[in-house]
Amino acid sequence: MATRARSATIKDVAAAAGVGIATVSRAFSGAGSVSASTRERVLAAARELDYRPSALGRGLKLRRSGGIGLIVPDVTDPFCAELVAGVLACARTLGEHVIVDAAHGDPAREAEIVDRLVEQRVDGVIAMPAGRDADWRAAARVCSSVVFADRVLPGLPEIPAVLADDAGGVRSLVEYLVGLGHRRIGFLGAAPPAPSATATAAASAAAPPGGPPGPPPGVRERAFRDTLAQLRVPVEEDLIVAARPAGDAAYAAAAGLLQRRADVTAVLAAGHLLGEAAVLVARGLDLRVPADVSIAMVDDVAWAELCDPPLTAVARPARDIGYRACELLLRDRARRGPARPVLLPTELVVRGSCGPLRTARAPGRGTARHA
Amino acid sequence: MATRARSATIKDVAAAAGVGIATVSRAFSGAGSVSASTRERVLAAARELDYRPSALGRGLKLRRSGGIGLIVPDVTDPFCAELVAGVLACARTLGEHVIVDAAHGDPAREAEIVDRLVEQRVDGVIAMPAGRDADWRAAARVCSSVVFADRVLPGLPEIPAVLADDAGGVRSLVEYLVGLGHRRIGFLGAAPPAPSATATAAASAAAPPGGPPGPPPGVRERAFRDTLAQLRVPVEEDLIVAARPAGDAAYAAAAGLLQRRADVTAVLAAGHLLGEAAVLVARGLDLRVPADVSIAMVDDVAWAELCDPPLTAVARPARDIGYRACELLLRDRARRGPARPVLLPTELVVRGSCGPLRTARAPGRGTARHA
DNA sequence: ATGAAAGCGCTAACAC
DNA sequence: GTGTTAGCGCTTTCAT
Repeated sequence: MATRARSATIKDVAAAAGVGIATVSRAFSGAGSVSASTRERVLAAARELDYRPSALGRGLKLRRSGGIGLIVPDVTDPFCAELVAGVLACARTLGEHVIVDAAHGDPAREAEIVDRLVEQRVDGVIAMPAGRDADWRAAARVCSSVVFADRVLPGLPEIPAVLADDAGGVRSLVEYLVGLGHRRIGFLGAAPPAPSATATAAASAAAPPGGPPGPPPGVRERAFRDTLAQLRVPVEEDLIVAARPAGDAAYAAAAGLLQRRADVTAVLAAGHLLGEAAVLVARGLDLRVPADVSIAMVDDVAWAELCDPPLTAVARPARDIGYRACELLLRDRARRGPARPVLLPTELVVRGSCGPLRTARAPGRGTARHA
Repeated sequence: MATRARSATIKDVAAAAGVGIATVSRAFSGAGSVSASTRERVLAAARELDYRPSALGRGLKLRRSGGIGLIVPDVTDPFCAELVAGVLACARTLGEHVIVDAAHGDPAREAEIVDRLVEQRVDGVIAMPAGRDADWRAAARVCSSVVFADRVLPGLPEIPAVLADDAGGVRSLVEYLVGLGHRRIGFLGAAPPAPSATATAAASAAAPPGGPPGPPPGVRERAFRDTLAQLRVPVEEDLIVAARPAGDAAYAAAAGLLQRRADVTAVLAAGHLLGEAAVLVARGLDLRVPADVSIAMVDDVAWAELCDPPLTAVARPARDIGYRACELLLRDRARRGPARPVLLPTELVVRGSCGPLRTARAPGRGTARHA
């Protein structure tokens, strides 16, 4: 029926329905007033022509696209994916679409994405920022609005943010472990991704590839130290290691820790990638969990439950973070203020990977790599 | 410096540089010809004004937005997430942005998303379709182009698609299991999501909520039966169960199978959600893997390696599927033809969850739910 | 090499 | 209640 020419425009519909284009516009947008009969004619004509209002035309007029941008380090990471889902859920209720992209921890790439987003005239952008305060400062100037999710940039306190209460999460985990009797607890933390390049946005093509996700370094470790101190447990520098939260590096760090200090009785991994490494290393070293070592981590991802034994973890509300960030971006844009970051509570999910302190690790175990 | 008025337009730049707007356009797009000195002046003025060309204006003129739509059942599902990553990677190289949304297996929601995408005038859409041939037939008419990824709709063979060779994957798994000596292999398949509502796109607000992901039912099961038959192993209907690949339903199905037939020696789960259920049930029943039952699944997700023992699985190239689908959509739009679906190879990843056939399950094991 | 002008499809005044 | 009109910011002939 319909000739395959080009999609119908508001003008076509107007002609077909024998009305002016403004009437068509009104009939569709609901604004203004149209008589019921006219509206019906218009809608019928539109249906007949397979008419879809062009968001391009509308956007041009309104100077906004009706979409938001979402930048995460990696859509494949379970935490990020959950956060994305939260944003999608909220955006949907607000009638906005979401342009998603992954920066893979590369500040240059991130800046590039922001650029594209600005060109698209998104109504705002939500980001788990990778780095370079300067870039984001510039972005915030030119973007309608920006909100950070799960992480902040130290140099940009004025940008609204939605965060998990990481410190609280780590604290509860440490308290739990110490309550179990552990005193020598290893901390597997995330190393800061890049050597803090605070250079201004130079057009240099040098793209320092940062690692994957990489949670905000610092706050977790600080919480670990503080809680220990508060509990009168000595803090041993030797037990605190930082690694890039990537497969190999994390594995190496975990292995180093567990072999160097055969006397650790528990390991707290500050992220699921680190936790994975800890589990794998323990298995490789033939350490029984939790008999020989207790293991716990931050981020309650799916596999934590499938592990044997299931892993105790701090659940961070990734989906809620995304949802709230989107809300903050779109709904609460009214009350603009340098409000401090929204902190969402975490929850300690106790499973079977942490046990009460035993006297000593079985002799011979964990001192050498096992076949 | 820059007054916070409204973002600069091409006109502003033209004025600032003392040239016509066409020149500015040319300077930015690279098309046409501009003298080096003029281009420099233009670029300088643009930088000064923080000018970003509006994709809205360009899109309106060009009748395309420079973005594509991507519809998946659930961004949180590891397979989907990987597929999304593939699409993003390809889109990036082609300079397109990606509007992502999740349909959660609900055909109505999916149709709604397509509608929005059409309004946005996306250059094409990639989808893991949930259902309703009619909706997609309509979508294909009005969309610039559509490519299916990972699944197809039986009624729409003319829509290009990129699929994993599921049949091949299952076949290799069955051959492997049979080679190990197994004869009574349970098959945990995915039940078709909805009662096949082939109703035309009615505006009825009734939204039948389909389940999560849900792989294409049928081909995996058929491959299972065929391979068994080919290998001269009797096919027992009793060992083939279908479940919605959601937590509870899958768990129930797996439990039912394992308890009803205490003599199964291996279970093949046709998806990672089903595999998860199998692992959990086996653990609940106190069955040792692989001593009492061997377990294997389709989809090599992250936790397969963390399981104890690590799970043998068929890896399906989710990322490649996404990448190829995007390529097909954007690059190969020239050679349009009812070419048959692109099939990407799978790979059998052998780990420790499948063992040679033992004589019998230890007495008492697996006959009742264990604490 | 560059400028003027005509829209792309839409919304929002403003007339009637 | 409905039509007319003036742009929104851009690309693209077509002149020059």
